[in-house]
Amino acid sequence: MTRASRLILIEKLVRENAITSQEDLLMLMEGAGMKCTQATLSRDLRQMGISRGFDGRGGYRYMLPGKEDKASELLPGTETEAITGMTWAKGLLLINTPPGYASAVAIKIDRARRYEIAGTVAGDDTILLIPRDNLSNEAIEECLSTIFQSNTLTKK
Amino acid sequence: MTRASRLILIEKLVRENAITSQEDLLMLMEGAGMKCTQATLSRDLRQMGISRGFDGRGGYRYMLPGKEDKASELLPGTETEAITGMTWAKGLLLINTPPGYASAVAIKIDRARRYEIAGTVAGDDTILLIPRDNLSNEAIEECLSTIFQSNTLTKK
DNA sequence: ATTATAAGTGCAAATATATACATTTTCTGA
DNA sequence: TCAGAAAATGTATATATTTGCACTTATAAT
Repeated sequence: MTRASRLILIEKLVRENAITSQEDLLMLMEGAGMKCTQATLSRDLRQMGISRGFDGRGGYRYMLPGKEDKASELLPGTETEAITGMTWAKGLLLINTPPGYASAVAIKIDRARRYEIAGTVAGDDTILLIPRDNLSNEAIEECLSTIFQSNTLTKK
Repeated sequence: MTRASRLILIEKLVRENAITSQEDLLMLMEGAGMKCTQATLSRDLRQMGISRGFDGRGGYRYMLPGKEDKASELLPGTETEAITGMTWAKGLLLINTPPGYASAVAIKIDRARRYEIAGTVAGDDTILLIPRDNLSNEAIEECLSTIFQSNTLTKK
């Protein structure tokens, strides 16, 4: 009913849900018995410093100030899920994981003893994978998906 | 010309200017002799995780990811002092530090989230820094000096 | 209580950003 | 080198967000 309570609801909804648009948030608010127009929402969000950012996996998401990146810390599960990103550079593959997971994932790769993979070096949240010479990036990625038997190995 | 150099320019412009819209940024890019369409820019920004937020007082502003991290004040002495040497090899940069300091320095580098730096792997007294493809060694070194020049007064 | 001032809101229109699709460019494997 | 696949890009358009304006509601001082 009052403006203050609306702001509080907005904060809660943004914190607890992956909201992708103001229309989206509007629906949730209505579901909670509190409604206003999208224009008002735009003004509310500005006042609270809530803005739309990227969730680290291609999508958009509204997030509270200071929580910009925490979205990507949501998924420490099996080793497969522990791969949060991969980047090719200089013929090497950098694999990102949540903090502390790098060595667990690297061990799994090492144990596969695949010819294509010359070796790995694990830090805390990053693994450097050194492929053997003259192999395509794709071959390595295919190799990894075999090891993890999963489709969640997305590049970029 | 190349995509990589465009991304680098974008990063630089966003870091050094108060950019309020993609059209805005587009102008600056053109002024720097590098042009593309707004659509491409939208995709570039998404890939780099650069999104529009609030500058704290009314206005909008594009900002680099994690630009509100204040918790990088963990290092004894300045990070600059903690770098005792650097060597280029195979397109990679090896950074030496006093024993035990590698990870602290690497964290600082990671947090800067510079596009030019694909990632780092830290051991105990050595950091392996992997640059993105098609960048000069000089670009990387300049990048590093920027990172360590901004916050050198860490000790509190 | 009454008037003056400020704050909040909806509506419609203006801005701004993202995306589908077609095309061009770059990359890969033979 | 060449054909096929994948990535990058522009164009046009769809989607999303912001804002000017008029109106309503709250606030404060007499």
